[in-house]
Formats: sequence, C-alpha cells, structure tokens
Amino acid sequence: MGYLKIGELAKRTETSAETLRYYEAESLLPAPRRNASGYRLYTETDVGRVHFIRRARAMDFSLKEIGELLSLQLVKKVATCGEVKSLAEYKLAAIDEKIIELEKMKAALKQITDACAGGQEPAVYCTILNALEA
Amino acid sequence: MGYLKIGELAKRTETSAETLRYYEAESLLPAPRRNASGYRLYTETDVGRVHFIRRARAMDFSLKEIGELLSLQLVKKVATCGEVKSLAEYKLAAIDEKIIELEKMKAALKQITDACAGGQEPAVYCTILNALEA
DNA sequence: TCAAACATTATAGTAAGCTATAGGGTATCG
DNA sequence: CGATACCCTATAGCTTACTATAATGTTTGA
Repeated sequence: MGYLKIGELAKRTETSAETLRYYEAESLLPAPRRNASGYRLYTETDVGRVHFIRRARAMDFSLKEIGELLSLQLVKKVATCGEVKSLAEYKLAAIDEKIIELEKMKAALKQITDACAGGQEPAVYCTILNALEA
Repeated sequence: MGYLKIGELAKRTETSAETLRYYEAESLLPAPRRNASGYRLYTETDVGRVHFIRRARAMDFSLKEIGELLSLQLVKKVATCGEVKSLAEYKLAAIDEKIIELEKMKAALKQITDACAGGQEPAVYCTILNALEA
C-alpha cells in the first residue's frame, strides 16, 4: 500500500492533522485520494511537500509566498530559476533589514544599560529612564 | 496652547487616529487630558512616546513588549535603579535572541540563494527548490 | 451661517495562521 | 462485541495589530 493516513503524515512531519487539512483548504497541499470511507490517503510526495512548507515557514515565508514557490515548482518547465531566486532574495533582504533594526535597538539599549549603576537608589535618578525620555 | 488634537498627533507620528486611540485602549498611551467637548489633548511627551512605540514596532517588538519597555518610565519612584536595569537587560537579552534567530534564518536562506545561478534555465534545476525539498 | 472637516464612542471586520469543538462515522485491539 | 482511537465536515474561536463603520457631536473657514 504505502499510503499514509492523516495522523501518520502528521507524525512524520510534526504538523497537526488540523493544520494539514488547513493547508489543503489553502491549496498548499493537493486534495489527496480518499479510501472507501473518505479518509485521506497521502504519499511520500506529500511528506516531502509538507516538509518543504514547514522549512519555508521556518524561514519566515508566508503561506502565500510558499504557495508561489510551490507553484513555480509545479510549472518547473516554464518557470525559470531566476524567478525562484528573486523571491528568495526578496525574503533575504527583508530578514536583513530586520536584523539591522534590531542591532540598532540593541546598541541603543546597551549603551544606556552600561551607563547605569543599577543600585538601590530610586529610579528617578536612573540613567536608563533619562535616556528613554530624551 | 501647545496641545495637539488627535489628528495633529496622527500627522506628526504618521500613525492613524484610530491606531492612537487603540494604543490608548491597550494602555500604551496614557489617557490624555480632554478639552470641554471631550477632544483628546496631547503634549510633546506623547509625540515622543508614539515615536518610541513606532520605532519599537518596526523592530518587531510586540505591543506587549513595548508596554514593558514603557513601564520602565512609569515606575520611577517606587522602582529602584537596579530593578529598572535588570528589566532593561532582560529586554536586551530578548533582542539578542531575536537577532540570533534571524541570523540563523538568514544563513540558511543565503546558503541556498548563493548556490543558485538564477538564470533563464528551467526551475527543474533550481537549487533553491531542491534545497527546500531535501 | 452653514457645510466641511474633525472629533467622539461602540462595535464589527480584517488578515494570517492556526486551534478547538460539535457531532458524526470508521478501524482496531483485546 | 465493545471500548478506544482514529477519521470526517462544518463551524467557531484565538491572537495580534489594526482598520472600518455607524451614529453623533464640535470646530473652522469662506
């Protein structure tokens, strides 16, 4: 047989059955074949596809973007490698921007925590608060 | 006078009036004084506070986290300088964690985009898709 | 003066990405 | 055979951070 029921796919991919059905509803997973009693029957291809989705999610791709990546995959022969790359690079740039902003925030916060003695005196005189107000 | 009505604060901070009222409801902004007809009257302090919120939002801090950062300013007299410092340092650690997470994400994405030629060739051979699949 | 622009509240809707619940049927194991 | 675990659909709810709407009152400028 080699078919997986939804619970098995769920375990294999560490994704809840509800989420798998949700992905199907959102067209990220194709409607699988069903057995006589209507149970979904998945294949190894589906396992790979779910792994793909989860990996892409972990890289902050939205479900919509993942859908685009998947559709490029499906039309592999007409889509170019460049299309895929530009989508990935766009994502990379967005991540980079976030990192830069966080680094700025970190530097600012670090500067003021470093300057703070941090003793028992009331916080009115705390250099951190003064810095935040400025 | 020197007071700002909500529309003026909105313009100054590039934040909609609805959002400002929402921030107030979420306790990120203190309830401002009102004029005789109930209009909110804001001060320059509020302008700074909204700017602070927007900057922090742009850095992906949640409204809840921003609330914690802002609360540092509100507990001045009861809090000791040490308490404020440790809260700030806790936040600093949280920022660091976020940076690390993003760096990981970036490294993974960069690896696969770098390996990709990205030309006109069909996406069948696209290393990005292969990497996400494997 | 009076219409337009602006303010108020309360409530509802949106988007993403799930998660949970109700009310069924089906499979499996002892 | 029966308990339990699993599957189904449909629908509702959750969280975050807004955004929009309705119904109404106030200010402002030509």
